[in-house]
Amino acid sequence: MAGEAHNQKTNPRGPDGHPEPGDGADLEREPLPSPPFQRVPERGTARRRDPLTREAIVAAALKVLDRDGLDGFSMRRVAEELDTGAASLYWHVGSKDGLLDLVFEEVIGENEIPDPDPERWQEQIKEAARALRQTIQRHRDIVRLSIGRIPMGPNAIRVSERTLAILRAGGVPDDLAVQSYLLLMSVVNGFTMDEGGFTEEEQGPEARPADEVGRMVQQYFESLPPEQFPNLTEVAGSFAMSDQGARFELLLDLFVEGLARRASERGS
Amino acid sequence: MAGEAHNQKTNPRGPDGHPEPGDGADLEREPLPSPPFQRVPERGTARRRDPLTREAIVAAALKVLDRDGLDGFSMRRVAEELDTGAASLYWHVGSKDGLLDLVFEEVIGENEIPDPDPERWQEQIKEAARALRQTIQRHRDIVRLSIGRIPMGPNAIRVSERTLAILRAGGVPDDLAVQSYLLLMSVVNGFTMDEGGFTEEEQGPEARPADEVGRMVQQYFESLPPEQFPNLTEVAGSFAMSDQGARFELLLDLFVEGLARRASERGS
DNA sequence: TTTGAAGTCGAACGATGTTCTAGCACGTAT
DNA sequence: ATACGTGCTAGAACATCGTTCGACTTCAAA
Repeated sequence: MAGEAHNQKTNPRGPDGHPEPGDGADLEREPLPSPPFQRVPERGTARRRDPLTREAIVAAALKVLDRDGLDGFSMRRVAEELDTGAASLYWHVGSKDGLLDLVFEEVIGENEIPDPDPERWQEQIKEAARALRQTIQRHRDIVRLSIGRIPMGPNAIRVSERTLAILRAGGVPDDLAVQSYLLLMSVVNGFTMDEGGFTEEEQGPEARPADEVGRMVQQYFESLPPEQFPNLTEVAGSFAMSDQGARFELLLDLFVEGLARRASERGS
Repeated sequence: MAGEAHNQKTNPRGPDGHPEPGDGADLEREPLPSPPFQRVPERGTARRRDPLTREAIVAAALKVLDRDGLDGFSMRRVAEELDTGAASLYWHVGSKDGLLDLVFEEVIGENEIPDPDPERWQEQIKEAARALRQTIQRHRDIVRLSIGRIPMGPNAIRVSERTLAILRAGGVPDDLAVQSYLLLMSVVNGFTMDEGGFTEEEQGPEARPADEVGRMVQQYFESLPPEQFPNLTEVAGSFAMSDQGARFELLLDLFVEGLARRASERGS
């Protein structure tokens, strides 16, 4: 049989930190022809790796998602990333959708929401929103994951807790705090949804400069018949130089400003 | 991969007006038994139907999407709806993504944006937003379609034109009008994204009463350890009775109110 | 040594998007 | 009338997908 005396295998229980799954994996298998008489399991069935934890699967899945996008995401690719077969994943994650749930939770956990400072609550809400936007943009197609899912994992409720802490510390009444928290999440999600992929210095394989898209939109709108689209043709220039970052700040200003007014009205 | 909106390859000729595609489709085929001697192509290869226009395909696709959702949407199901094979669709639409582009455009066309009345521009913007929300909610999973796509079809730019007309008639400066228009679309999209499916009297096959979900969320938050989640446990009650419609109106109020202030500041 | 649970994975099933290719119906030129 | 090209249909096939099944190995307890 495959005697290959492997090194000591880590304890299958206990989630040890697994910084780099499948990095130093030996690539050579056993090229020797199978013996003619006995059907020996030459490329055997089990136990030949470090034992494939759920965290390692999630990490690999996130890697595949960042690299290939949601359309290129498949269980077989995730398994390939871990040097195993797709069937092996199902013991740990149950389904592709379940795995994507875990990936989503993992990404949400990257958010850093500041500790509440009552004097600066308005700015802190904006900081939280900016952090959320950056997190979403850091990983490809994460917005598409967030649609059907109500985030309820430990990382998600930690974000909820800390965001609500800022709002309540600022004097926002409870029901208004909940409403505006939910609204903030939706609104940031919606904004980043319409931003095309990566915008900052991060660039995918196909560079898509944002201002070039804007220029194409401008040209298209200017080419429309003015008698049928008088407004579009006139404001076409404003479409070209519409800065995403500035628009996001405008959104935050509108949101926080109106929220602060309502909080102070109802507060005292 | 190829996700672009490349539809018609060799458009044969101008799109002839096809008022009602696929409405009164006759269902009967040819139930008579095949003659015994000659091998007649009874259900042969071609030419036996009303000739399968692109509009009919889009209508059938929308029907399938409403019924089965985006996950249940497949070219074979659309073809089945038209009593044909999946391969036949590709002559007209190019790809599944291209077909979904057309469906999205079709749905956008359902929006009714009012004619501009300068005295009521703020209320009219809200009306446009409400119409958009209703349109999105009327069709299942339409939000998920809107993600990668920049709507640029004739119906989409008609909506843009009419919305911009309202804003500019109200005295909003051009660049601010463009910014707030883009923002409005994102924000409404984002809001409806987080609403679970159908909310109004419209109910899918699986009734999902919204307040029951809220009650479950409340119970879950109340069960959390208070020393770790002091805010979540305290405001849990506010989660239960969070009305979607009221929250949407709050969003519109925040948006339009801040917009009007900026318009009047910069206006004169 | 025996037993049972935990975990792995090749093989296979059904469904998917898309392409290939053979074929039909019909208008036009010969 | 015959031939032909073109617009259009549709069966078959290919590669890939999510998921299941069952045989298998390993490990710890009995």
